[in-house]
Amino acid sequence: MKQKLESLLQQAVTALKTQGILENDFIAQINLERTRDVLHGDFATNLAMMLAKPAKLNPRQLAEKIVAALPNDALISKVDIAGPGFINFFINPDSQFQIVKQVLDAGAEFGSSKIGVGKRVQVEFVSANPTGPLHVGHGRGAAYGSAVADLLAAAGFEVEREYYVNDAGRQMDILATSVWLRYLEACGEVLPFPSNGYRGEYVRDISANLHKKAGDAYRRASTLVMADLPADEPQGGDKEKHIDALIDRAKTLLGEAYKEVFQAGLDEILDDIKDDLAEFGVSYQQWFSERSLMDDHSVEQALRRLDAAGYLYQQEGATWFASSRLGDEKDRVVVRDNGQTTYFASDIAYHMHKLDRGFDQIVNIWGADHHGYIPRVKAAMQALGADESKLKVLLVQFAILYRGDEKVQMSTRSGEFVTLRQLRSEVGRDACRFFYVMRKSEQHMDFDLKLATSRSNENPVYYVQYAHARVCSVLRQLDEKGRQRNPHLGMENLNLLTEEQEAALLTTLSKYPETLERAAVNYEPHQLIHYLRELANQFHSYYNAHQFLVDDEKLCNARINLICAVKQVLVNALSLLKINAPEAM
RNA sequence: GCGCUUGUAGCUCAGCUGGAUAGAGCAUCGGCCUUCUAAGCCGAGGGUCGCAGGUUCGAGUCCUGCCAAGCGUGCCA
Repeated sequence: MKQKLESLLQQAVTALKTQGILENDFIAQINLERTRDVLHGDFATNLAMMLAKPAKLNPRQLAEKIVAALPNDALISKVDIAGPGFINFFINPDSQFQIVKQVLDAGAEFGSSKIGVGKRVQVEFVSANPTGPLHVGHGRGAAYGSAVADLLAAAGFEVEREYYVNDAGRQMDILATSVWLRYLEACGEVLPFPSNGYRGEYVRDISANLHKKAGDAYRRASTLVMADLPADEPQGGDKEKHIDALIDRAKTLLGEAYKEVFQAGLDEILDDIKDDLAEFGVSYQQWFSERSLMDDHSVEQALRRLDAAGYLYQQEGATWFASSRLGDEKDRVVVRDNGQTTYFASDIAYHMHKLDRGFDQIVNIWGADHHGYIPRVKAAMQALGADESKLKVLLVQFAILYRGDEKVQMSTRSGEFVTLRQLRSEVGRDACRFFYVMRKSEQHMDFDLKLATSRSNENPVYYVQYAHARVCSVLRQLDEKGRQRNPHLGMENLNLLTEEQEAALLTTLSKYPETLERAAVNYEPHQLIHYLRELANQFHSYYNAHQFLVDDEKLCNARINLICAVKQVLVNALSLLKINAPEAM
């Protein structure tokens, strides 16, 4: 409908050009909007005001010429010129009714578009370190990321969802060492636990499983483990030096077996994360291992490419990437003075790998605390000779948890956190997903557990689901009264839908495709939530104002068709967000 | 200090890429169940859009400068 109007306007502009009012080579951008006030019709354009200057006419005069040049079309019942030069379009009611048929004919497909057809997009999200279970902060990234991916898919893009697994590096060594130490405790050894180790209960669980499976195979005497270690922080030492020494000790004492302990920890946590996400309705095509970039020498290769391009230099025993030449605020180390590559070096290789896979667009969804990281990654892409605009980084602010007025502290290290799993079991998946994407991603978000866990009517997800359940209930009532639906009769009598609430619903239904499209291209799933609330609101108003199951068969079926269309759109939008549409509540 | 993000009703947030009289939900107040689910509906009150300039037909939206909050500013990941 909107596209049709835009093309009519384009024709009018062309006509003005042939009349000599506009320069022939002038390119007019048509800006057509939904009106906020019904008095202004259904659509409005500011075209006359935009073109007033180049046409050297005042906006209202020009508007008249545009209207005169506008081809006739059955779609439009009236065109007005208003205010400083707005052109308002009133849509013919007969064409408004057609939306009901369009929705019911298209079914689950209604709303999806083809704007992304032929374009491959990769969406990488969550990618939390596998050093512990996902917490509520990751939950927001998961809900947001999967919604963005699903929106893009609905817009016709070929979408690949990916999780980058940080299975290399010091944090993982700390985890492996923590697992081993708890394992030693399970064996009966007595030894202190490092202040910088992972103290969460889940580490004990992993160790217990390891002990059950492997017996005392990895047991070493605590005296050997603790011999000549630098002091831990509570004892006046340095906790970093202490933990590093412990890691070295684990590697020395275990030898090749260290890898088995390491792998046991990684596997168990990663399995838990995969499981957790699957239950949350989040799926991936690809779990990409950081370690694989080292094993297949991608990191070395990436560094060689940077070197060949003249972006690497040596200083103080380390190798630096001259990212400041490409917009970063300072240069970055890629190989440490101890010969180990940094996390950033892996990330350069990872993005090189993404580029090589030929995506048209690469979307990274990061926690907002990583924002300082964007310039250096973009710098790396440029240094690799790639178009950095292919990369879109979307930042998600962490959700700040409250229990009533009290802020809940979270730290994976200390083990004090609320996991995504806990949150889901308390709030339920539907409310979880709804809450997480309700807000714009870069908004700070207060997540009050007390409120979210209270199963009260304050919860907006119930409001939307209730609308769906009510439609289902009406259909059940129809059946119980021994009456039959006659969709065909309803379709022929859509013009009986003349109530104020019916007109509002027709308009809102017709807005769904453009809402979906806008939400997709802007990466803003919250727009879909707002749409759902509006649609549910209008349906509830309608429900209260009018009876659907009236004696008049024609009117009754027309109304049933309308609410079935509402039901369909509710289902389409909710299922996109992986939220249930219950038949009864 | 510098950088990024945010600042809209008592609270939590929208505001369709610069449009017409700034909107929802909670909360407060007043109404609506012998008729399809009251987890609902209808109505009322509540605003210097952080502050000050600027750009133009027109600014919550764009530019500049302040103010405030969060985050970042590792040879951690």
